[in-house]
Amino acid sequence: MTTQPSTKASILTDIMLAVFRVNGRLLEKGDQLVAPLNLTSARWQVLGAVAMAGNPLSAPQVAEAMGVTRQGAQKQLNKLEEEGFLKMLPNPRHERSPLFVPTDKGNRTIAATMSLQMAWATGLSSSLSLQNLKSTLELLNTMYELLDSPVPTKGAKP
Amino acid sequence: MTTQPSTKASILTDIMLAVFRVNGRLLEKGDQLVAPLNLTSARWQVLGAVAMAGNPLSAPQVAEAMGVTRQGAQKQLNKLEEEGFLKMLPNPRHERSPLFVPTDKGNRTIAATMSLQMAWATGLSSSLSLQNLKSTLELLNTMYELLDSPVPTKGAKP
DNA sequence: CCATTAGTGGCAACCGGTTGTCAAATTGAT
DNA sequence: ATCAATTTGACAACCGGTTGCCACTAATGG
Repeated sequence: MTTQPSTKASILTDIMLAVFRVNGRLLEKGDQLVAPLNLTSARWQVLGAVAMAGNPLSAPQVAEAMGVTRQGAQKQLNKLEEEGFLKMLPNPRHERSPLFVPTDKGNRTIAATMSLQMAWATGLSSSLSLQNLKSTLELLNTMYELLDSPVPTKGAKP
Repeated sequence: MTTQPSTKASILTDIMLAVFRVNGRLLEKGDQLVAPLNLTSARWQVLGAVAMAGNPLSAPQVAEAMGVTRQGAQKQLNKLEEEGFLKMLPNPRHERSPLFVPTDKGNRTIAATMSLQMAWATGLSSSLSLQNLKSTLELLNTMYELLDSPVPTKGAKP
């Protein structure tokens, strides 16, 4: 360390790099965690979103809930359906756009992922302080909002 | 809110989800930031790694420095060379594995990215507290280490 | 000196995500 | 009722990353 000023901007820059690295590790570990259930991180997240809702969701609704594009969600939903984790229900509001809901297998798998995730997070968090965790979550959420809204110099918009 | 217990594990789980979201936004905003320089986030990172080193690097060295696979780095290096940001020097130690170093254009572009990045980070960090930034960076780094090493219940190996 | 091993780049395939285009379904306005 | 705009799913192409395979270089050791 060369007696860096450690300005807020430079710390934030380091945080950005840390987010990239941690993100990569989380996906990697997540893949390993749910591999025994024949899931990947991506499918796990989609399955979780459907389970979380509690009621049948269409593909665009899943995309919306996950902050991902319609087609991105669609791909995983189709695969989860093929693999028997989800089933399609006819959508009374749109003939071509079925609603997705977990199968029995899907529900069992969801329960298993929650158990795995809980054990994992508990183990990891044991080395971390509650105060530190809280302030980190707060800052990340603030960062997300800052990155979300400020479409900077948005000139004239009829 | 349903009077959640807010255990350390549950906060950590929320942090994981926040990392996914923030990661996505950072890449998106980063792409926008350097688009005027004809760069993407990915190329920016590689170019930065080469610049950071200060001396010519081979593709495997860049991959190593970035924590990415050899072929992943290679793809971007080849493109950066095609686009005139990097040039290849003959590698005395390996005839087929040239060393990459920024061109003049590359160096100018690197300077421009650093200026853009600084301005961006300064603006963002103005809404954030130094204490909060510090503890977040610390926790993310700790998380990274925890995720890096602990190959958990590694039973019998040999 | 030769043989085996390790390092390296090219190529191709895949995963997960995005964008764009198209046709069909739905909705809304007239 | 009709016609235009919107929503939706399929399909295809791309980006960025990974893995696997192959061929060629380099290093090592008999």
